[in-house]
Amino acid sequence: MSSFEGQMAEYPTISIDRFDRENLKARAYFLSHCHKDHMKGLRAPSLKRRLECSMKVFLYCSPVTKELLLTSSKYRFWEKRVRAIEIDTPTQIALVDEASGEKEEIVVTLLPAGHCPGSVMFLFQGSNGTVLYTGDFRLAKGEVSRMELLHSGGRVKDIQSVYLDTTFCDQRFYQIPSREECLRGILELVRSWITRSPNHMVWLNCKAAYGYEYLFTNLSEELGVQVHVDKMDMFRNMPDILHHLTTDRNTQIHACRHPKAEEYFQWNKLPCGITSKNKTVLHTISIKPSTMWFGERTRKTKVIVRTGESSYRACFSFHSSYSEIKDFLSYICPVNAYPNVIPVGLTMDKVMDVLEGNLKPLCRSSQSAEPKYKPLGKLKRTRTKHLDSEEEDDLFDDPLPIPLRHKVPYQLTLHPEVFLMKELPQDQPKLRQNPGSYKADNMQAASLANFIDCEESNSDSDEEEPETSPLLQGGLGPVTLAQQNADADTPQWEVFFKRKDDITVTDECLENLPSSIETGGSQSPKLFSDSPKLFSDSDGESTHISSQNSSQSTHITDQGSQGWDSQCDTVLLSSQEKSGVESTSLNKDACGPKSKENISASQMGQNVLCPQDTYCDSKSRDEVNGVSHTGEPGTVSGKKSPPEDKTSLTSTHADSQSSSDFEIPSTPEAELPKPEHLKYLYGKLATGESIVVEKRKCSL
DNA sequence: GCGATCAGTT
DNA sequence: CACAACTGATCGC
Repeated sequence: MSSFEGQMAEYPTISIDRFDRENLKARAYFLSHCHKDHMKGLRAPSLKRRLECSMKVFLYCSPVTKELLLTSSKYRFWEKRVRAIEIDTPTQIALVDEASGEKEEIVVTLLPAGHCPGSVMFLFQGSNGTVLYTGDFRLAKGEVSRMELLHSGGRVKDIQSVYLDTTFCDQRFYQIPSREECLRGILELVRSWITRSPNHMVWLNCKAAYGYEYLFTNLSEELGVQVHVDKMDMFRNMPDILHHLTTDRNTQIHACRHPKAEEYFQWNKLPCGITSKNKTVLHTISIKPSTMWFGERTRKTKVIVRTGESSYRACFSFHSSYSEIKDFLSYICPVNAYPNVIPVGLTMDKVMDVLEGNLKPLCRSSQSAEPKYKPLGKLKRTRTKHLDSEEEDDLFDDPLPIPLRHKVPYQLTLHPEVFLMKELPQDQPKLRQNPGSYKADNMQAASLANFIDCEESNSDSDEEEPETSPLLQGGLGPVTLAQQNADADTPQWEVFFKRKDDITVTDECLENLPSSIETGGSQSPKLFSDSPKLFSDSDGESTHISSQNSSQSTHITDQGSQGWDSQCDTVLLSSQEKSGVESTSLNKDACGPKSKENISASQMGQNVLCPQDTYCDSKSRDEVNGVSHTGEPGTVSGKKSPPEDKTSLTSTHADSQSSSDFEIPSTPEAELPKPEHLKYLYGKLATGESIVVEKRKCSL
């Protein structure tokens, strides 16, 4: 749950994801996605009144978010005041104080966040430096490195502060199975059940929130069965989603809801009310998406857990795991990092401690503040590949920041930036190291991990975070910047084509901004540069919105099957740990209350599936990753690139940057489990019948 | 009556 | 386990 107050230190005149209290005075509003905890005050009378008086105040969000927002009648009054900004399209916005006429320019870029349809991160560039507000996000390892607009001149942009989704910023949540693994697990469970007969139904017990759509679309696509939902009008202009949903109850997969749904389920009734089909009773299982996490060194990747005779929990997460957050932050390498979320049970201080103790060593402020640290060279921020979970153990358990390998180089030259408001020129290309050197470490760490009994070792008790250096804390204090209007007027802006207050700008434009990091100019040749694009008009005619833009449309089939990972111990399903392999009869009563839930562990056979079927999510989410790296940084195309990476920066690192949670090189020719075998196993799982436990160790 | 807040539930 | 939302009770405008 977001606890972000709405304002960033660097740009206090804008408000993001909060619309109450101080935010009522904002000059512009930003909404990262359509979840209620990010919309506080958005429909309050006080803000509505403000809107009526301040005609220049607008709400900026992604096209999908705009669509979802305006579908709700409660927010319809925003209609004329919402401006959708295309993903990956730097856009200039004038922040005008209507009382004084004071004006400040800021450039915002929306980056896909992978949290729910339409979810974005906001990258702001202006006179107070570049800051990134992540909103809520789930990005696999390495995905951040493929976001072209976070880069300039081949290197990651110089980011002053990151306002970070810290939902799982805790050792306990070190690892969460990848989206693809989870999808695959759910898919096979659903498949095994609904193929038994037309009367076998699946109820996906999802919350009333955006974010499950990619699950629905993937199931529908793979199984050819639409998902029953209560409402789908919000997707009317998103055919990629719409086509996989239905309001016709006559389907085998249901994601409909009802306040008494759990009770219904006990009585073999789906939330939409149906209990039988053609006078034949239905056989229904429920699958409840839930976040499952694993410790740092845990090799297990269970994605489905049986919780009752007919009930399952399936791993599903909207948020990045701790290791994914680390990967993200270490790549961004900001001067400051602030938490947007204070997880329940933790305090702001505790989260800051975690950030400082574990993440800040990756950031420049702490590195530069760490006198003992001796950089090995004067390389600029370099990024090659992402460290493996296991491999990172030593890195993050060390009390002192001892950057290794690629994490070493950046600070010397960047050190001064800590004290500067404005970004420095970044005129050296980001250097990339040979990813080959990591392999050995990976293997070593991985095999080592096999000998360390540290399952769930990250539960709070066993890992006290390193003490935080006071120096580090200094770098973290809220940077309260004096109102700077000195640079507010930058005539350079005027040379660009402009409509109203907002225009789409190119990085080239940014480079002409005195306060921009590009001031020094990119040394990369510009292959092309779109003419500044007109701001897409907010009123009106809704065109089809591709779910590719929805910032969350992972599709299993997009991955092909190249990613079968050799990760061991993919435990598809298990209940309580023991329970042995016992036979469980699953003959369900035709009617009457059934103890569908919470049967004892011994009643449930522990069904373990351990093929080499951990799905490797390399190349996931191509709408995110599709950003072409051929477009020269420094140039903004503002266009979606084809899914395939073309040449250049990433091509040589394609493997190393694939987002496998384990960074184990995928083996394309690895043997896939045979469909019959899988079907047999899942069938057994679904019915609770006993199966022979087959634990296979996979060779790396 | 509406909205904000909190506690409890799913 | 958490998340995000919903429900119901309470309080204030």
